[in-house]
Amino acid sequence: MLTQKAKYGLKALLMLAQQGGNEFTLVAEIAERQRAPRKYLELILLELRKHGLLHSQRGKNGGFRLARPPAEITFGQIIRVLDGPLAPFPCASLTGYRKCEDCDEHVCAVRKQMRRVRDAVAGILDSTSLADAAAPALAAEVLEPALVSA
Amino acid sequence: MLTQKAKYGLKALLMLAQQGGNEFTLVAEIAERQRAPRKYLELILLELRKHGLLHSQRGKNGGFRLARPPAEITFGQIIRVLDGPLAPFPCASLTGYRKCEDCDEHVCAVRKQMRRVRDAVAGILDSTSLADAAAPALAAEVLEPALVSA
DNA sequence: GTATTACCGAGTCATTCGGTTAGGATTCTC
DNA sequence: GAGAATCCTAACCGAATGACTCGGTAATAC
Repeated sequence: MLTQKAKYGLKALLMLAQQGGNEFTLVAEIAERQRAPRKYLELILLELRKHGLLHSQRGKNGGFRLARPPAEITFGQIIRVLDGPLAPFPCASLTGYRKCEDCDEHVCAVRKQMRRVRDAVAGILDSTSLADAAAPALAAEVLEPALVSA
Repeated sequence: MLTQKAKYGLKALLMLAQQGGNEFTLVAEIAERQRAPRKYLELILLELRKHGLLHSQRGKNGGFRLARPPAEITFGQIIRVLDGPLAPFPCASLTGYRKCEDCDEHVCAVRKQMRRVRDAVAGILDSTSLADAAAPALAAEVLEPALVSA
């Protein structure tokens, strides 16, 4: 299970990706449109900025925008910043590896299965960009305009 | 991320599966061999029993054993009992569904991606039984005895 | 009937989650 | 350069959760 924090973060970045353009958007506006607590969202965006996923500008006309094109920001990156490793257990993680005290790495069958899970999850999240997630509505409209408008 | 509880539980059940036979095994013995805190493990096994994955017997020569053959107990079942739903968010869960307050189900792109993750995770964990996880060492030995003993 | 075990309820202690409060620093506009 | 708008930083807080422990009760075998 991921945290509320990750959810707010994902939704915020996705919104920035969807609206396109390179202007700065206010925290207040993002918070309102995503129904997230303003101050809390601020913290989250700051954290994402610190990790290079967002750019920000202070003062009047300030705000946040994506630091890179939406196609180059993945769900995996965002979630790792906000919630930590994807793997079910630390001993099955690549980015946040920590060995278990209570079993032998090379034998532990539980770990083996959890590694499979990690690979599957990372396979999806690291190959899904904001652009990918934002696209389907548009893509569908191009392919099947009737269906979408119906 | 799963909890320590789930890890202890998985390892305990896997041990019971691996040692085969239908005798009862003491909590104390499982705890020692898995390096789990005895009293805590007791709690965990009780919970698994309450959900029909284990049988127990009190008094002398008592203990725990699997309630069903290892091939009929999956990682998914165990984890759901001990840690709850597999999905990253409740709104993406089948077994523990709860709608989000803060977005529209049918549009939310984050939810769509999380549903993919859930499906992938459930696909693995619900189709991996204790027998599957216990088997590979044996299977490998049958297929490539030289490799394993080497 | 006594030793052995699983069972049960409650309690503890540290950490994390989900925020809020209070203010400081920067930038724009006039 | 004054003032407003905005991000930024740090500290704090209550409630929940995680990871256990303690002390006792009930069933079973011998």
